[in-house]
Amino acid sequence: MALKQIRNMEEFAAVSGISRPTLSKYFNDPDSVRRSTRERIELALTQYDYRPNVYAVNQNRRKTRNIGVVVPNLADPFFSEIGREVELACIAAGYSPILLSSHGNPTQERDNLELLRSLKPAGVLLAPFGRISDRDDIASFNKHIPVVLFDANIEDACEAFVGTNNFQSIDLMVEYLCRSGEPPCLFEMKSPTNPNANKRRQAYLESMQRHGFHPHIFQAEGDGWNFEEIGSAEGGRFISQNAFATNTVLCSNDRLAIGMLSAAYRLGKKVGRGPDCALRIAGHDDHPFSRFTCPSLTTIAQDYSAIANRAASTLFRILDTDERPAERAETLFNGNLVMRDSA
Amino acid sequence: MALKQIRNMEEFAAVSGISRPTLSKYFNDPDSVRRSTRERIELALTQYDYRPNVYAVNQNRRKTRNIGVVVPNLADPFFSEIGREVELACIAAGYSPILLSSHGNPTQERDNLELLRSLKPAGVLLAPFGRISDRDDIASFNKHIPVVLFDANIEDACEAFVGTNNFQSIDLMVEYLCRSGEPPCLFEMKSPTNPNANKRRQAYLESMQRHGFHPHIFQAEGDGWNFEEIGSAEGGRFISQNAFATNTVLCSNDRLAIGMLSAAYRLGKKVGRGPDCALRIAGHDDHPFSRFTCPSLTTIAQDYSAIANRAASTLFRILDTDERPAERAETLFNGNLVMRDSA
DNA sequence: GCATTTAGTTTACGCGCGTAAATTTTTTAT
DNA sequence: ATAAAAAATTTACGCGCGTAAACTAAATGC
Repeated sequence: MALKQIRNMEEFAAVSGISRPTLSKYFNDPDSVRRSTRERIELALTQYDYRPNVYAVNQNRRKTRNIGVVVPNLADPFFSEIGREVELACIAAGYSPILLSSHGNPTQERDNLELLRSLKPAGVLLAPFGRISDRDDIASFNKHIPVVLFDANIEDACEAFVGTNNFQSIDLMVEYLCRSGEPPCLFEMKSPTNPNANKRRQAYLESMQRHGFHPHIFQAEGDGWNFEEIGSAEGGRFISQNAFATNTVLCSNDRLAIGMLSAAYRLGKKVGRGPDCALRIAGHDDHPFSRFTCPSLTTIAQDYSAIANRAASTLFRILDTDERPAERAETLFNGNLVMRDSA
Repeated sequence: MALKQIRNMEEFAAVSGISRPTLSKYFNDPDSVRRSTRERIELALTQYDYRPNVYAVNQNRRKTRNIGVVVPNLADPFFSEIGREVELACIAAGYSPILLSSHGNPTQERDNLELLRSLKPAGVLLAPFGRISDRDDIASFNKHIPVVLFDANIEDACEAFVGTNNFQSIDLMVEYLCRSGEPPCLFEMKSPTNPNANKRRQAYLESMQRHGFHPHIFQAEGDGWNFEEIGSAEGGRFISQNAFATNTVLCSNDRLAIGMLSAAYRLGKKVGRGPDCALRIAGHDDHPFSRFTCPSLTTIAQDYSAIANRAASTLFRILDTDERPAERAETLFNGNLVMRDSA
């Protein structure tokens, strides 16, 4: 090992006995050279420690092999998980993912796109905040680089969108709750940062109507991403005021539900399906912690893996054909009901 | 805006009326040029959309302005938080952080270091898994690039280490628990992935001895990072077997405690300080969710921010002086007791 | 006002690699 | 075996920028 320190492709060409242009071809696509030469190269690679200089490589390529992955907040396990899946899909397809979190801050989303612009990625997978004000930034970015949206949709923006069918998933939950007890109230943020919340509200309204029940919506004050805190404070307030119209509450997402469960516990209200229970609480998203709440949380599981992989493969197809698709594709996956103990 | 598309620094020099070498100086350090020229440049920047090509810039610099940040698992909120703090510190110091997660997989840690090697970062902030087998990989990486360790220590490796003083923090908790009730048992993983767990066990043993109590250690079977699951299954097993020697359990980390709390709830054992409580449970780390467990979790808060900033500033000092420090510095911050309802 | 310092300009080269064109070698087909 | 096709080599240029050297212009001190 390391007979001599290799400084560049020229030197590696010398020691490996392969010409530099051929090496260049090999590093861009190992299968583009004859098998015998490929074996010679790979033999030399085991003997000498050489890797092409990333910066020099990317300088001379119009399209890099990088893919930008931008999520609103990696501290949220949902995005942490889905970001991971997306990364794996990129690596499997031979791309280098660059995972960026906007840390719950829409301004950072712009910064991340700015950063990506200078990194010249082949494409970008973006889970946007979905605020209307960011629309133009994203559209402008999309002019230069293909973008596939996931999780949160922005109407008519970018090449495609992949997410969960909130109408199906909410209806599934509402149907279950109505069938198994009192019809649910909806507990959500007053000013949600995420467009899915609006979809879910709409889905709740439609679903309740379909089942012949009056909808009841309870909105929590508060801003930012500390959903558990808000769910605990505001949910606790509604509980102690006996404000909920029925004994069943569907929370717009699991993190609100987690907060609300802690409030119920604090207030001595037993949550669950049993006859001694004062309240049923359900969530949405199948947050990694929802299995460990007290009681464990009945919720809707989004198909993380399917969403991530479809978003990635959609982007890859665009990159392969090297042209923007004629029409914008929207792919929605169904959610699955995860029955646990809270409802 | 965008009177003409600027393709490189040459063209920007033409339209801005500033020579290219001066522009180069400016982009490397805006304060290195006279204020009047700086203003002329920044005026031009508002009129033309130009940013130096990242790849071309980094190709010609021995040391890039990048800093690699490697954490074992971004899905763990602890690392998500501390990773964020580190990123901010890097940006504030004018560096570009590259945040990489090893996704709970030590092999990925090696891959991440490999990747970083080709990205030629000025330095690396590494929260290692701490396995002995990785020692050599990290030491080899460290030969080329300065590395500051944080969270988990590897004896005598890399330039410096910054973390929490587990002996202080565990002693603080043990002292509190002994003073306020029965002395604690320790609940931990049988084969911990993290060296801090070993420190904490040692600290527990010493602290119990100092307080004149017999230590009792209960170890959970199981591998991997699904600590809540393990805490729930194994903790539940110990509870239902009435195995714990006292009514107080100190968990080696919050995630185990969260799992154990869910098991206690499932088993109908009330947790807390009250006379009607069967069990006291305490954790360590002040996990973001520990405020929302049922009951809320008494724990030790690590000083995320202090650790992150000290680790970063330690690295910056090394980079500034441009030489490896004569001796390896270890900085330990104290933990703070966070009293909640579970103990 | 002049000399001195400081900052900017011109000119020129190199970084490590992509890539094109012309040529030579090797493989494959007949 | 020979011709045709495929792959590798040689040669050469360019990418966008860092940076050094020699020079010129501007700011500063007295």
